[in-house]
Amino acid sequence: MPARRPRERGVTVEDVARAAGVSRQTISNALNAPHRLRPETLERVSAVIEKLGYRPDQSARSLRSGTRRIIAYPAPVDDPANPNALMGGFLEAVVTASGEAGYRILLVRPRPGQSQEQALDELIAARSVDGFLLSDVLRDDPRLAYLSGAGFPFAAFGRTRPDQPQSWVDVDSAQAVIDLVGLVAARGHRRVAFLASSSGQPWMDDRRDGFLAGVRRHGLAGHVYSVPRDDPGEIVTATRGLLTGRDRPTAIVAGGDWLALGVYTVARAEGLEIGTDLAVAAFDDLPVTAFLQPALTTVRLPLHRIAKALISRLLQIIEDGVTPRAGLVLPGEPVIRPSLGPLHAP
Amino acid sequence: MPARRPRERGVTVEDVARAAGVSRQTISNALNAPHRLRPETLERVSAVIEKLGYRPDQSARSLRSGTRRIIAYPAPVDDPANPNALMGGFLEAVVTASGEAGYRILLVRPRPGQSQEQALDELIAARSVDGFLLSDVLRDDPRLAYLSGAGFPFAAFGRTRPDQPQSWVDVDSAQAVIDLVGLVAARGHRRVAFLASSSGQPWMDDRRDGFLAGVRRHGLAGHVYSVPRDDPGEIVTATRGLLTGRDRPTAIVAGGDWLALGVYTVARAEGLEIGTDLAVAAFDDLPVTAFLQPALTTVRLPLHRIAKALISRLLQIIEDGVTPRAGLVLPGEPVIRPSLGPLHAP
DNA sequence: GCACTGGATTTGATCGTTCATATTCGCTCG
DNA sequence: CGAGCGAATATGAACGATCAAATCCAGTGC
Repeated sequence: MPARRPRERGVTVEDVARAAGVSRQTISNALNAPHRLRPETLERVSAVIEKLGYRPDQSARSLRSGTRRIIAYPAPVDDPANPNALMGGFLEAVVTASGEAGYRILLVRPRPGQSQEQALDELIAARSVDGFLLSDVLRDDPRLAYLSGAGFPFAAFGRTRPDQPQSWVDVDSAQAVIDLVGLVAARGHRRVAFLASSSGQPWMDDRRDGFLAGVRRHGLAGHVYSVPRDDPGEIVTATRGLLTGRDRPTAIVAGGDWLALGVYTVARAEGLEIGTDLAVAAFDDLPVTAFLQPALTTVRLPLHRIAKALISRLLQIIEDGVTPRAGLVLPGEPVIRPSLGPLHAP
Repeated sequence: MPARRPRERGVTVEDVARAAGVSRQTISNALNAPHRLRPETLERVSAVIEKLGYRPDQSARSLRSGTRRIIAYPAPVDDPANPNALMGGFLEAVVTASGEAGYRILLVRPRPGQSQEQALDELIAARSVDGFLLSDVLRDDPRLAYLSGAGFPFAAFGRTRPDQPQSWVDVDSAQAVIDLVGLVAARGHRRVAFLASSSGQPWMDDRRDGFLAGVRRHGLAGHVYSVPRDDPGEIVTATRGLLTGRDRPTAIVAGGDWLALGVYTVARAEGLEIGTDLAVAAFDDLPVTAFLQPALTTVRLPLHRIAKALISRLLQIIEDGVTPRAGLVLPGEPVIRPSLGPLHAP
């Protein structure tokens, strides 16, 4: 075996203390509790720290203080046939929000043959992270059960059960879809369909429930169609059935932009003009929909606010030991674009 | 300020050693150098470790051994108007590959007002990570210069300069595009255009150079069109200019699927039938193209092989101190779909 | 002049592991 | 039978910081 690269040792507190003519602890305080130093001392010490380029060793700091300044984010699986729509944008927002708070994001994923709980347990047992950020939270998510049981800090994008810590943030999907149905109703549509994926994701259920509430409220004829799987082929097939059957709906609310892509594809093939023959609305505001003609009415998720709220709640648990007493529901923002057609058309 | 949550201390080597009737070091060896133990001792010790649920504290281990088992990945910025196409798939592959090697991925991003080099320096100085994985590497990328200068381990998706460590992996973009041009030529096209983004990304330059080499080799009339920015509006505008001008090309090779989305949009609006009036080929094989009709001919990147090779090279540097003597070039895989039209058409 | 105060600074111990170096043990061999 | 040896295990000393508690010190009140 080749020789291991010699570890490079850097500047330590001791070095700085000696150079500044003060003690170790004063250096430590200069960085962690500057108010404890007399202004002149602080300035002198800071100058030496700067000059020597001293930066505390994170491992040593962690060992002693018990805090890692790292948050684990279990990466959702990303099936190419059904890519996690929000992965990019949400991760982006999370990295930014945690970075501002001085924490970093550790991406984790169960190893082959390892359960999700085991993966979490490994990090907790090795004291590698201070807390977890979860997304794509399912009803009865085993990760929530595990973390709740272990009493380990976490925050979840998606609701937890009433008996679990209410450190979650979620979008009011139902209300947003009710709004969409209202927009559709205002344009005179009576036969409306909801296109859902049937994978049992709670957010999809919320959106579907919002649809049903919306059609009830507006006295519309509404039906729900489910796609067995979320890959493009299945979506197109299911949509074709929906658009070529009898009593074709004049408006479709899709449970996600990804599903709406299928609607556009089929509508084109069937010679239906979106915005005229068929109104379409969806959910998520994916970047790719910017290429759709006519532009798609959809619901934008406040990803940055969500990420910020999640991080803030998580850090409150980690740093202050305070668990939120209730979840936080943020509104989705409907973005009205031409795919709905003009007001008062048929 | 609320009381800080008391740190939960777990099982330590000492506890295990006492329970097993051996010394600390033997426990350590059982985990890090099992061959040093007599089989029967190993078994006995392992049983105790298992029973007490002992797991070494990562911070303590890092402090002493100098190794963190963490790789930093500077997250590319993800502009919603021009989302990083590969982010999802590549990150996925990287997390998997590093996980298999027992390393985790730390996502990092410069804080506001912080340069990229400073962000790297912060991690190095605090000894938070063992190495860096870079993607979206530019020519004269300042991160490469910095890491090379610091002599810190890294691996890059994208070529480095000759005077820098050759720990890079890249795709043979040029050759793949040459192949695409060959496919186009075989279908009888003579007037061919390359649609590029002009943001100076080296991979785009490689693809453009491949195009130019291809048209030269096949004796075609080839022109390069650049889109000033990669957002959908600009792409559509530029493409419209290309498709409605005089001497409209009969085939377009796009520098990326994202650009090809614009071609589909404009072709539709202009009544051009792809595969008949216009042949289209692109690059990246993004999931979303599965919705395009007719399906898009493109080039698939071997993301898993790339990630695996990058991690393997990086770990060789970190663990064995061996820097690769040459970069690794992997082929892109052309995926032929109907957007090219039939052989010997126009 | 002296005890007292409260902030600033120092001191000693400790976090949990692995490194480097001893020590022990069981055998073989002269 | 004891020296010699290699493998297995044990011991002391870091690693580099922060915690907890002690000490110092200038200023105040009596």
